[in-house]
Amino acid sequence: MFLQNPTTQAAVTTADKVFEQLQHAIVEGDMAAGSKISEPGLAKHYQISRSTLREALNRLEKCHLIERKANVGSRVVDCTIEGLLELYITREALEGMACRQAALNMTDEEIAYMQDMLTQHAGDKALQDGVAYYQEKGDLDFHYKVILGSHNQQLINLICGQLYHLVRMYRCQFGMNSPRASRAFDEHSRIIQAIADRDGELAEMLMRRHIAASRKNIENKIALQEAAQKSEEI
Amino acid sequence: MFLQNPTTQAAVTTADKVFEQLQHAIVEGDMAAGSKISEPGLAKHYQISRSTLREALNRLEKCHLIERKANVGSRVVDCTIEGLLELYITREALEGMACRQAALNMTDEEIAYMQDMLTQHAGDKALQDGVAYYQEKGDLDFHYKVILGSHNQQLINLICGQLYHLVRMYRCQFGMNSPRASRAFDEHSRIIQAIADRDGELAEMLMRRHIAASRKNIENKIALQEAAQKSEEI
DNA sequence: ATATTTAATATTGTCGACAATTATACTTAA
DNA sequence: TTAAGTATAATTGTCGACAATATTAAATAT
Repeated sequence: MFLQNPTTQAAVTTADKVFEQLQHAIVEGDMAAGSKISEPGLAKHYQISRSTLREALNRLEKCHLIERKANVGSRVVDCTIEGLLELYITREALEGMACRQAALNMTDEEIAYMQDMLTQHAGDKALQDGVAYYQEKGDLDFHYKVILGSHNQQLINLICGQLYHLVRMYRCQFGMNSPRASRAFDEHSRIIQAIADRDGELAEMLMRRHIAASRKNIENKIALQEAAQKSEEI
Repeated sequence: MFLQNPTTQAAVTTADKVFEQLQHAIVEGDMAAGSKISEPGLAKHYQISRSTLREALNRLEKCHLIERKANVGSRVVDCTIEGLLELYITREALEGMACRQAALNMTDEEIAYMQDMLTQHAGDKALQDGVAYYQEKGDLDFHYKVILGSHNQQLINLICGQLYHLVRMYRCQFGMNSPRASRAFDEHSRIIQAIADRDGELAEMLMRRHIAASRKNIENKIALQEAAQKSEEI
């Protein structure tokens, strides 16, 4: 399965291709979070010159997957709990507003399509009790559709082009692939209803609560993990 | 006067210096919005190689001041009314949340400092009726302090590192240097009060209204400009 | 004369090498 | 033995040249 970012173009240049490969490697943890990046090493590994590698690194920096310091080098961002909380607070602000704008700006066709999508997900959910599908793909599909529905290019670029790479990274690294299946489904359902009613205020509020709930759920999971880890040490 | 972005580091590399120069040139309209960028031309103009110019261009792209298409080249972003509205809606979401977080996270010292700053601005305002100072510097200082006060690195990077370059660009290009002096001052005052009271909800609401009012003010000005332009044509 | 194809030109993408800076290892002194 | 300083090695920043792609101009056909 391949969760395609809806804002990414087809890669034409080799720097683009290497960028995508590195992106996956970082998001999925094949390149350890916080680890240093060796330009000569990576260039050799991908059989490209340092120039094109640096071009790819620049794009990774744009979506905040690596950090660069002048005359020192690049590091993969590290996943801290504080960083995760900051990320979700930012999502709450941006996606909340995107949802409000979606309620104002989505076409009737787009809304109908989203409702169909949700119905289909409901079917999937009933059929396969291995709910994994809905969480991963369904959840992201839903959020992407809402964001695109805002028809606000600024919001779309910020959320899809930058924030969501980090979101996926955290999901992978912290093993948060299957959260709150049925709850999330109901929440999605209510959000779509608010959008269909063209109630921007309610849509924003519901989206913010949805993301806040997701954040709290993850906080709990991490707290449990840490507790387990601690008892193991003893 | 030189409105320094509080997140920018001292430029050490030549690419950094060229980046800053280009940044100013774009923001202040010395490089026309929407105009094409010639890599060979600019490199020659700044007496640097194309490699380091491209490094600088990458940073400009990071703060959304230019746009690149593969195998085609870069253009300075153009300032459209739609773009301006999108920008302010995004600001409303991000700075609103930043203000809420500032109410939760600012230290008492930081709050006291902001209150002092506002008092001083009040003095300036009374003294020099050329209110230009307060609008430009005072307004940005205030917003920067609130954003930094959120203590949320994600929000700080997004707003100061990316959004505000565009904000300043629009202000310059549309000649919006002196908006709503006294009104803005009162609004700032109330926002600081809410932060001092640690009332995150109110602080967010007030900041959102403050930015929305600013947006509407600009919309009006543009509408007037267009009307004047139209009557001139006839 | 207009539209389409083809050739020429200019621009961007990629490469390898050198210069400047930083990190490492070693030597020397306290 | 530890600390500071120095010399070496490695890494990043910058450069100019070549290859691939896109844009423009000319030529041909309709």
